[in-house]
Amino acid sequence: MTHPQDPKSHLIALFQHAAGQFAKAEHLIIDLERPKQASHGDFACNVAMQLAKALKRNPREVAQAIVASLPASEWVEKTEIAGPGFINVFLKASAWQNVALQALAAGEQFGRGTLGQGKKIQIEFVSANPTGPLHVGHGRGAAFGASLANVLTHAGYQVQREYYVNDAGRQMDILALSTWLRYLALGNQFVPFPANAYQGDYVGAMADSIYALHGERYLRPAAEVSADAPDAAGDPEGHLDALIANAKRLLGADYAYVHGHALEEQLGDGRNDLTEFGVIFDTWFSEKTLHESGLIDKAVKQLQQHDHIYEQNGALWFRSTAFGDEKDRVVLRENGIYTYFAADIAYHLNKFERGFDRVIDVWGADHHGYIARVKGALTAAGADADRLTVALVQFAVLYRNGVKASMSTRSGQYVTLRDLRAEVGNDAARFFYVLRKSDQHLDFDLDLAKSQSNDNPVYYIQYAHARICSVLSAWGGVEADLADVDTSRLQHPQELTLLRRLAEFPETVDAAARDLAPHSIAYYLKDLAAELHGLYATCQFLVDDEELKLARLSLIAATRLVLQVGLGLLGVSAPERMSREEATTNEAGA
RNA sequence: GCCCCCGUAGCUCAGUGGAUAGAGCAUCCCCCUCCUAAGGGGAGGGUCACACGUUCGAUUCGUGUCGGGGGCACCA
Repeated sequence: MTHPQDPKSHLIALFQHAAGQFAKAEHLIIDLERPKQASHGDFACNVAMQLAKALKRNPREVAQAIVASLPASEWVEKTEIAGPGFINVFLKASAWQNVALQALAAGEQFGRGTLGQGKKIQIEFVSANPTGPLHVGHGRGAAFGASLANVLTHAGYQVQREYYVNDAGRQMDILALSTWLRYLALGNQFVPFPANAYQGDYVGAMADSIYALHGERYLRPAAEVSADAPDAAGDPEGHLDALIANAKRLLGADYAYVHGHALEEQLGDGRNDLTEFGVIFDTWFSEKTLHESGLIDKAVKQLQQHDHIYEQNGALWFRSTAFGDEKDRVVLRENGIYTYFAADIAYHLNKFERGFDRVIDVWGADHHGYIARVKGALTAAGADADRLTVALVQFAVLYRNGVKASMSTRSGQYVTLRDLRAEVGNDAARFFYVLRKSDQHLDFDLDLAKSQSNDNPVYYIQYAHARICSVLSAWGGVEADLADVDTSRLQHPQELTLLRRLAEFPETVDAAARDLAPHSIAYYLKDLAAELHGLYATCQFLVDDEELKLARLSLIAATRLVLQVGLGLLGVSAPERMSREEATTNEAGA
C-alpha cells in the first residue's frame, strides 16, 4: 500500500484490493459512506451487497470474504459486518490526527480539489441589461455565480468569469431615448414621456450630467422628435420605435454619444456595485462586437449550410423543432434586424471557439424555455452542446416583518442590490443568497439577515472564527510552531469529531463543484462552526500541559484556516473580533 | 395545453439507492469564579403529499394523481 494520505482514499484502496477477487477493478465502484450513527463506525462500505446479486451469494458471506482479504492497515481499529451486509470500518484516532497538520501545511491550498484537473471552464453570469441599477434578482445570480466560480477554482478548474453586455439591442435604444427626452426637457423642449420608457431617477441624473457637460449641444425641437409617431396609447411600442428612429435621424452622429454615455454610466454603475459586492469579472463581452465583426452573419450562414434555416413571411427561421424545441424560432426578423437569439447563437459558438472545455451559463429561471433552442442551434452548427451547462437561478423574494416586500420594475420602485447591501451588509447578503440551491425559490428574510444575534447563521460561523482568533491571541505564541506538534494527544471525542469534519472539506469542495452547488459549502461551514463551538464548551485550550495545549491549538488553527477558506469561497469575510457590544453600538448608530 | 421547480418536524430548510431521516428557529428545562454566553447541553415534535412500479433495499429512481410557485414573443 502506498503511504496513506487521507483515511478515505486509503480505505477505498484497501477495499478495491480486497474486492478484486470478485470483480475486475474497473467494474468496482467502492462507495464509502459516513454513517449517521457512531455505532456504525467511521465508514460503511456496501460493496458486498452490490456484488451479491451477480455472484448469487449471500451478501454477508461476500462481506466476510472481503473483510478476510483486506490488507492490514495501521489506521484500522476493527471492522464489523452489520445489517444486510454492510462492512463498517472503525478507525483509530491516529487516522484522523494527521488532518490538522496536513491542513496547516497546505494553508490556503487545503481542500484544493482534483476534480477540475486544470481544465478550462468559463462561467458567464449576471449579464444584466445595462439599462438601470441591478436589482435583488441580479444579486442572486451575482452571488451564486461568483461563489460557484470560486468553488470551481478551488476544485482545480481554470476559471474565466464573463459578463455578456447587451449593448446592441432595442432596450439600450430605449434607455438612450429616455435619457435624451429628459435632457430635452432641461432645455425646455418638452416631449410627452412615454410610459414604457425608463422611468427611474437615474435617467434624469444622466440627462443632468449631459447638460452640465455639453450644454445645449444635443437639443432638437420637440415637435420634430415626435413627428409621425403613432399614438402612444394605441400603439405604445410603435410610438417608442418611432421616437427612437427620429432621435437617430435628428442627432445623426451625436446619437452615438448619447447612447454611449448612457451605456457607460449604467455599465460603470453596475460594475461598481458588483465590485463592492466582491463580484469581479475577467472579461466583459460586448454584444455589439458580434454584430460589427460579422459573427452573427457567419453563425446564421453556418446553420444555412447545414440546411437548418428557412424563409417564411419575410423572416429567416431556425428549424429548432428538429432539435427538440417545441416550435421554430426566428433569427432574422422581417425588418432585417437579427433577433437576440441570433446573437446568442453566435456568442455561444464564439465561446466554444475560445477553447473552453466547458461553458456554464447562469440564467434567470424565466429563461428556461430558451435552453432547448440554444443547445439545438449549437448542435445544428456542429458544436458539442453537452459542453454547455445552463444553471437556472430562481427568483429571490424579500420578506420584511414576515410580509413580502414587493418589487415592481414598471414603477421603478424595485429593490436594488445596492439597497439590499446597505440594509443587511455584504456578508449577510452573499451568504443568504447561496443558502438555497440555485434552482429553488429563495425567501430572503431581511430581518433575519440583519439580526445581530445567534439566529443568524452568518454570525454563528464568523463567531467561531473570531473565537479561535481570540484564543490564539491569548496564547501569544508563534503560530508557525503549531505546524509541527505531537497530535497524538488529540483523543477527546469532540476533538476527533472536529478532525473528521476537517477531513471532509476537500470532498465537500469537489462535490460542490461537481453539482454546481455552492450552498453545500455554506451548510458544511455551519456544521464545522457547530463542532468548534461544541469543542470550545467542552475543552479548555490553554491548559498547563504544554503538549496537549499545542496539539489543541493546532487543531483550532486548522479549523480557523478552513473557516477562512470556506467563507472566502462564498465571498464572506472572516472577522478576527466580534462582540455583541460593538454589534449593538453599530445597530444603534445605524 | 406544453415545459421547469417544489411538497420532509409548528415555521424556514438540509439530506441520501441503504441500517433508528437531520439542522436552525419556535416551545420547555438546564449551564458563565474559567480562552468572547453572538456559546453549550437536554426534552418534546415526522405516514419524507398520495398511489403504483423498478430494486435485496425507495424519503431518494420511474410513471401517474393531488397541491403550491414560475415560464411559454419576429422582447431582451
